[in-house]
Amino acid sequence: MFIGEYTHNLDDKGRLAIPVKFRAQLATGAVVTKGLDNCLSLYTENAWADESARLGDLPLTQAKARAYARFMLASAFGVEIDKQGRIVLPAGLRGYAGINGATVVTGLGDHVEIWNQKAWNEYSLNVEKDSANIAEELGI
Amino acid sequence: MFIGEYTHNLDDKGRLAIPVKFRAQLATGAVVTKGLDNCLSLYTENAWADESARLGDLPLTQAKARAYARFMLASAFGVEIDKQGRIVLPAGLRGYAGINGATVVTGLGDHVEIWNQKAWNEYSLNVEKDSANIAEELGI
DNA sequence: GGACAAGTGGGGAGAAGTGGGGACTGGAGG
DNA sequence: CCTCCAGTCCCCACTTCTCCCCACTTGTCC
Repeated sequence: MFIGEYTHNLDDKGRLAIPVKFRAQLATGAVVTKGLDNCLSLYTENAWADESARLGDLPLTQAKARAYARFMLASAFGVEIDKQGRIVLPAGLRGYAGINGATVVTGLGDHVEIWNQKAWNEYSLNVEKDSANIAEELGI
Repeated sequence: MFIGEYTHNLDDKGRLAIPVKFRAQLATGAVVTKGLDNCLSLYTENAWADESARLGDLPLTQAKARAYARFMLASAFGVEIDKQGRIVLPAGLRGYAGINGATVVTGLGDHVEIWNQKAWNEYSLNVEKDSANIAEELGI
């Protein structure tokens, strides 16, 4: 269970420190991939196995299924936590999410999201202002 | 499981470096053939056996099945990885996919795809813009 | 205030990417 | 039958990048 919000610096070598509370769950291996709203998603080995199994069942003879599988699989990278508790973010994914310098790492239950700090601040401000309405619309 | 996206140069001799993470799985032999959307597909020995079995099951009395089987089978070439981790792409396949210079190698679960970098960028940009819609349509 | 854990930065060894030289093979031409 | 040429394959060398390790700084807890 991943919860909480942490800010860390991405250093010049593209390395990002993982919050201590997340490390144990990611120690056996993790997969980082593109997420929605221009962030990155970080999955545990198990969560990724579920995700990729669903992708494996898609009929690749259909153009849309092909497109989606390519989007998800091509942007996925296996990463490992080094002795300092960091992972290396591939350059392509850094570009996609506009990540450099201040970076926000948030827990989202079964996976972790990685955001450019500025983008996260804007996004969460909007959600904050609107959270009551959103909750009502969702009926929860 | 092939995942990730890598950019390598095709050199003047038609050789293409295979990403390190893919090599072990392809070391025992690989088959490269034409793929859909003007890319090339690279299969492991096992994945190719499955793929060609599926093609073999097609009803060859139907013109479209015949055409598809010919398309896939006639363009297939066995390739081997040299000591530097590269394969040689046959000239005909290079022409089909318009591959020269910057080349993108992507993992797609059970096989690998090889794209002209420009074509890949255009394709993935379109998919990215549309990924939320596609995901919804696919119902996943 | 001190000790320890966590975050951050950088140097160096080794691996990976890339390009090119040279040997071998097969075929065409003299 | 020999020679020359083109294509392919193998090996070597250089450059770049990645990974691992060490060290310093910052913050927290006792």
